[in-house]
Amino acid sequence: MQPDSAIEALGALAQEHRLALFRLLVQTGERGLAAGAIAEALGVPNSSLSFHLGQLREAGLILQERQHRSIIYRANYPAMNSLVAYLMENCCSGAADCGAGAVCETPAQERKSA
Amino acid sequence: MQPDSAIEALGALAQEHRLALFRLLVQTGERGLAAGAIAEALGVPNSSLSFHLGQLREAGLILQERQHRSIIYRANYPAMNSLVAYLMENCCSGAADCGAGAVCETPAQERKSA
DNA sequence: CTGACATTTCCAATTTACTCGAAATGAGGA
DNA sequence: TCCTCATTTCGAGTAAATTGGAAATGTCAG
Repeated sequence: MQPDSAIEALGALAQEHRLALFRLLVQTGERGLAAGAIAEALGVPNSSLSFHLGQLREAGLILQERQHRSIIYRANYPAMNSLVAYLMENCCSGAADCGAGAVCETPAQERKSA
Repeated sequence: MQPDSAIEALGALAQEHRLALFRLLVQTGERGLAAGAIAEALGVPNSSLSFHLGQLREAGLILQERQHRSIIYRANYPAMNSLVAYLMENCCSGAADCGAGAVCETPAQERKSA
């Protein structure tokens, strides 16, 4: 991942409505949500939401697809994973106590079996 | 993690110098780096660097400690991990094909054994 | 083709972020 | 104590983000 892409992605997430929007899509999964449904869920005017959708889309964090009259948005999971990997890249210069159960261990999400 | 803290942290990372700075500290590990050493490594004037260090510190992403005449900065790994966990929280509403080896799997760092 | 709906573009006002030289603060060493 | 080094604070100038109403665009049903 390029530094510029990472900055763009982080900047896209560093905003109240966009962070809520992205997390909503992350939690929604493959099904995705239409722009109108998102606007209603977040309580944001259409024109503002469209602006924020554009920011997230340009940053590569979300994907869009037309479906009938609506446009469906989904989280771009590989992009999210790349961003996280970039932040943690070469953590602690690969010290032995870094990756495995120590400082750089990602909690990820709680697994059902955990 | 609170939404406001996440926005603050993401905003702190969404800047060329601060992203480079944070990644430098992540890679440096427990040893940490003095402000002067960071300024030299990044090629940023002292006053600018101090501003960026303040932003990252206020966001909770880095920790500082005085050591003799220098101030040593370190990455705050738990804060980084919380932020990542917040982004991925309840990914795909816990669908079976989400966590394990699918979309929400964090690559984390490449392990030495991978 | 016409009407209705979903979404985006345009625009201007307001707010917030970034930069860096110069001066101030703070901690040791002699 | 006095001086020096490391870092931060101050201040003003420049640049960029966010907002939302109104108008434009694009898609489908009848």
